Amino acid sequence: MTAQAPTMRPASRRKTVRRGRPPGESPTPRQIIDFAEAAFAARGYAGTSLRDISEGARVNPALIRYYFGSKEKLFCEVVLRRGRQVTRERIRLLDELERRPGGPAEIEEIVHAFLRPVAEMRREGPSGLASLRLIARLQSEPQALIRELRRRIWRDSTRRYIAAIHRALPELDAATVYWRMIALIGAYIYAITDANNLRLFSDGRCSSDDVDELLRQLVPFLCGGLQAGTASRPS
Amino acid sequence: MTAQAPTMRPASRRKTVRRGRPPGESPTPRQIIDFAEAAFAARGYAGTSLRDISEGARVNPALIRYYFGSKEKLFCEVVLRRGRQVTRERIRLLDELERRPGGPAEIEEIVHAFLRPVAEMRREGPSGLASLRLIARLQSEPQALIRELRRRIWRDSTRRYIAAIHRALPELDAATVYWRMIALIGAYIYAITDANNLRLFSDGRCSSDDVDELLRQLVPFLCGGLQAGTASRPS
DNA sequence: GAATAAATTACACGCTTGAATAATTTTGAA
DNA sequence: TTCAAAATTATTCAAGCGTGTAATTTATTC
Repeated sequence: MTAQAPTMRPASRRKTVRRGRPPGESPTPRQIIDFAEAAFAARGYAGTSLRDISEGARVNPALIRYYFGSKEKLFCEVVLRRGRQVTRERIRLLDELERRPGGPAEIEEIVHAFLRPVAEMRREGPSGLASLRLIARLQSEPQALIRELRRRIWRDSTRRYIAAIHRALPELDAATVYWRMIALIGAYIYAITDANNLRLFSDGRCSSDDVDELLRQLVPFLCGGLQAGTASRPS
Repeated sequence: MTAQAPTMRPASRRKTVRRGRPPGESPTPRQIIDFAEAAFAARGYAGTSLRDISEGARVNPALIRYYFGSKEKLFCEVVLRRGRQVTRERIRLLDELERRPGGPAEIEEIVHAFLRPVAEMRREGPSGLASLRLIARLQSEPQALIRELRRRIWRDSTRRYIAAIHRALPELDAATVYWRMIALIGAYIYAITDANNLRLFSDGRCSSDDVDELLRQLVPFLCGGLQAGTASRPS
């Protein structure tokens, strides 16, 4: 965690920092993306300056331009990396579910597969939470730019889940499934990135930091919602 | 909508705008708040400059300071005004429901009362949508400042709804009600401020602009979620 | 070992930002 | 009628912004 001593030169008497390519492997653009993600998640696109990021990543501001070209491009990179990761996992889990022998997947299983990648991220502590907050912010970020990004990240995987849900609940008409998917997404994002509303409402008795409890609570709620008005009511 | 002619002086031949107090009633801080709300909703706190607002409200930037003191204070004013409006309406509707003779309120009625104030705002077109987006953004805005604001705005009224829901669904334990309230809030905010995810997923066949359809879809989903695991399954 | 490419820093540029101040005009009360 | 308070604009300020450029150092390749 402590990214100390990037140059590792003990007795340099120079007052100013050494220029040029440092020995050893480069601190890499990775550092920049990592810190940028946390910063964008915490303060948003407009609220984060390149100098914030460059200081946090212990790197010269011009390096960001060198690697990413501009603030916008860096933002896209950050968002894409994390979004693709979630999407990839979701698709993998759904594939697994659908290839499995023994009849079509239960609705609980589908919802669980949809939530699992984000739940795992949430488990990673503050940095995971930051990533999720970043995702949650995407709804509203820099208008035009992000719209296309969102589409590219979420469209296909979400459609596959919509189809799977519809297969599990064939009584629902298509429009209803779309609407319920929107509601489902809103509910899980809000709950998983909750700052302290749960604590506030419950007078400190509940906390959204408990990921297992979160899944235990969220899955039945969402399945109940998805199944509303249908005959199916398992267990 | 067209906030033209704030001073109403037809034949002023001066090139530069006249200083000092203009005749007639003042364009009022109201103009400023109105435009500020739309701007903050569209681009967020950090993404909106005081000059954006002052230009949009056709007012000198210094007037904002004169009336509100600072950007932060203006933001609070904007948020408080709209938040209080929703809260007040919600409480009024719940009071009405609870004073009504004929047994305790049904869960559908409670959920409907909770959603109605925001649904009515959504009906007001783009400006209503802007107000809702502002509310949706509050989850993440300028960290420290907004946290306290959120508490002041939502805490009491939400607790009353939590209590009402618990009364309607006494089989649920308290913790479950808290969790489900969080999920409910997330679902409705996301759905009602949806940019074009619904359209995207449904290939243009559904749109979240239809407020009646939104309620028709949202209420059963949310009630289904709230009732999950209980025996009650009305109609 | 010389030359080239890669990685990094320092620094400067023009612009925008939130805030502050001073000047000006109008209103309304004495 | 006079005058203080209120409402408004013009202008200025220092700080911070994203970006661009040149200099510098290291690593790699021939």
